Amino acid sequence: MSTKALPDPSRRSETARRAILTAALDLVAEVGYAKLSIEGIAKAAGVGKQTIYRWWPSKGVLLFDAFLGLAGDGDAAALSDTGDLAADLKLVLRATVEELNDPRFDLPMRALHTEIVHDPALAADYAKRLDEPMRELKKDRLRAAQRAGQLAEDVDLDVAVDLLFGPILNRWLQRTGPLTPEYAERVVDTALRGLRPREP
Amino acid sequence: MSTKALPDPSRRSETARRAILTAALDLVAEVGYAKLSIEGIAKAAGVGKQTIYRWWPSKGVLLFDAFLGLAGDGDAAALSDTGDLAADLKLVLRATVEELNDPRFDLPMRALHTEIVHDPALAADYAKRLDEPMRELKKDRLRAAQRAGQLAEDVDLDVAVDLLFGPILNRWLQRTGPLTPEYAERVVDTALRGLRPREP
Amino acid sequence: MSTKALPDPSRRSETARRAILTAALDLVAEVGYAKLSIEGIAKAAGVGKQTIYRWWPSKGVLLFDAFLGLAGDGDAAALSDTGDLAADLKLVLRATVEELNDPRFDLPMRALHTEIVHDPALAADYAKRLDEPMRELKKDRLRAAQRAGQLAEDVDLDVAVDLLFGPILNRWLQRTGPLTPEYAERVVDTALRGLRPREP
Amino acid sequence: MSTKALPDPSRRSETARRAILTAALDLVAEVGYAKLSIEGIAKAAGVGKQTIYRWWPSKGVLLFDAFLGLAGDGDAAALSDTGDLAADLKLVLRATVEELNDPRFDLPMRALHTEIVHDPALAADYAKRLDEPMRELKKDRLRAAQRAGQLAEDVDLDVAVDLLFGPILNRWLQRTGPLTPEYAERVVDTALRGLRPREP
DNA sequence: TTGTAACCGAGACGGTACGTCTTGTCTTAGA
DNA sequence: TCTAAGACAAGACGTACCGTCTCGGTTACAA
Repeated sequence: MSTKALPDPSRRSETARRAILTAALDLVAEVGYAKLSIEGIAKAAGVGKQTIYRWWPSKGVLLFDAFLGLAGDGDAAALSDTGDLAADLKLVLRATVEELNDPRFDLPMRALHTEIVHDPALAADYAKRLDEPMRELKKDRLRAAQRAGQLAEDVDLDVAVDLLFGPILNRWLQRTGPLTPEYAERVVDTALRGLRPREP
Repeated sequence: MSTKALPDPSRRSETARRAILTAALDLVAEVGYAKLSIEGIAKAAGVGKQTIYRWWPSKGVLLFDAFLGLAGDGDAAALSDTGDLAADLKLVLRATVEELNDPRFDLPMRALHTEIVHDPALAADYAKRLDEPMRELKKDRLRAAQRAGQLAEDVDLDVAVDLLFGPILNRWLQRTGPLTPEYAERVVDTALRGLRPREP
Repeated sequence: MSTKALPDPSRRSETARRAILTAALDLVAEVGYAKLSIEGIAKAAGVGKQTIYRWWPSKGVLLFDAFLGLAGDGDAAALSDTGDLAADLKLVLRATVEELNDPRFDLPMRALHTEIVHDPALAADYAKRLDEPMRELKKDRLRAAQRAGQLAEDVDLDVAVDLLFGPILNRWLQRTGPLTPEYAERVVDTALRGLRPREP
Repeated sequence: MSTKALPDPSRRSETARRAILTAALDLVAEVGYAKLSIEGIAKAAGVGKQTIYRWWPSKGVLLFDAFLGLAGDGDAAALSDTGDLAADLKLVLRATVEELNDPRFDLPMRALHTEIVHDPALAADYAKRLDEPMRELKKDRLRAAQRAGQLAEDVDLDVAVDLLFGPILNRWLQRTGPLTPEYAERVVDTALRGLRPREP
């Protein structure tokens, strides 16, 4: 009973789609999120504005799609498992820190997170399509550690993942301190050992 | 050598200042951050636009000031110290969760965090005027716990604070899961105990 | 030397042609000329836009064709000749006035005249296919009057026609005054008698 | 009780006003009425679009104002009265013909007439502010002719003016024939003498 | 007591971008 | 092959705000 005529995806121009996503990423990295405009993306992509409005409901969703294309390339890999949990976690957290410090990722990811903060629907989409798959990979590694006796049996794996990655993401987004590999290692060590003193 | 004539703070209209801050908070809660405009704030406050531009360099800083007034009322208190570290931490984390779930705080705080994500200068200001004072209070409580033998001596207190509050803030900002008091308690328990199994 | 492949008229769909012309007239009467769009005509006629662009070079020409179909139905008749020139002229001018006051003709004719004002090619087409045939009919009646001694021998018949019809058309287009049958009669009387006083 | 806040004319920028009117006339002469855009006028005038929308309700009214400025310069003069009505009328009609053939006037006047044809409110404004004052001047000359016995006492002066100027305006707008000084003279002669034969 | 210098409200200004609409061209499916 | 349908690049539409500027009106300190 919808009165809005939806566009026919089978007629969609793949050329235009790609040009738009590429232009969006280029522009957000170049001028920053605040100055990113649909008008600018259309011009940079050599595309009519309507072609953007036809296929994306908002700048946030467009950016998300663009970001998916960026991240989707080499992300499917499982976390490395050398048998040494601490080392493996430090490896992945250091890699995360490096990625977040790379301007190529930093600006578009900040833009995406901004949109997520204000758009619950986008947040849900993000959680389902990006966060959850990667969270599963992390939990897989933690499960293996549990089997190997390197992780407590009764730990809530979601809380564990949050404990390891939350501090890094937070420090990145809010710049409450320098985001260094050393910080990442300290987080891993502290999270694994816990805050309480060792029993004597 | 400045050519810009700075305004004279002694002549500032306190009425206008308050009207602007109040209008800013009201509006951001009403129409959301994306649709918040200086023009709208000026109109709602019954104030000329120039009066806003004269005293605040950006929408973010204005919002930050407004937020300071909101938060500053009852925040100076130290964290409670009953001698039971876990209980005290759960108390403060549950209170934080409640605050973040209160729409009165949720929307303006999201707005502020958005600005922080994109404006390093504002982030520094935020870190200095809001984050650090509160972080010191938290570290005070942790230091007391160290003295009482409830916290390992060699724990980096900043990392400890991040481990406890990072997951909550993250889940709030990115909505990667429900933000409940139970989650807060699980974070405290897990952080205190650590992820590794107990030694036999 | 045209590089543009012309469509083959023998394959033209008569149904589509008629639907387009009808829709054009309906729409111009309904929404006015300014808001008349090719898009709208195509939609109203149940026709693809390309079908319009294939057969008509511009909105003006399309409108002209549509108008030709409207006017062509009952227009071939000669002007009545009762022997009384003044009465016959008043009859035809009153009929013209009535037609111009009929909304069914008023709006599309205004639209057509607008296009003519700005498009010399269309004006030439109009002059040749509509104005001249009708002007000939009028001049025929005037020639008969000359033979009957009711019109001066040396009057330029084109000027005579302009003198009779120009004021009516003008008042219609520019709305410089009410367009009534009485006005038409006064024009006829004045034109016939002339502005100069009668010789004593 | 109007809810629309009207702009304050006392604060209006005369510079901007003049730049807009000049740009409008320049552009309409350059690209024609159909391709005349508010956007283009704003750009050519070095003015924000809102400055145009603030002060003019439509393109037609803007054009009319621009045209008023053009025509208003040297138009207040009465028609010459040498005592020879025919000669005086031929003079003014030849001048009119020349003006209409001057591209400097032709294009903007066509644009204005187009708008008048479709906008009754604008037509009324035009009639009152341009047509009527000039019509009065013409009627003044005709009244003088009546007093001098060169014009019939019982002629309707409005009809007389229409008889003289209607054919010229018509031929100009619709290009039904060449608009020459000779044609103007023939119109004057025919209108004065009338179409009927002289009594013997 | 009166300048006079600043803030105040208001809002016009030159601009940018919005999201929608129309144009004329090009592409695809189906009869 | 021609049709309808409609996606496409282009760009004007009228609106909302941007940040700057100027206008009078009103304090409040200084002469």
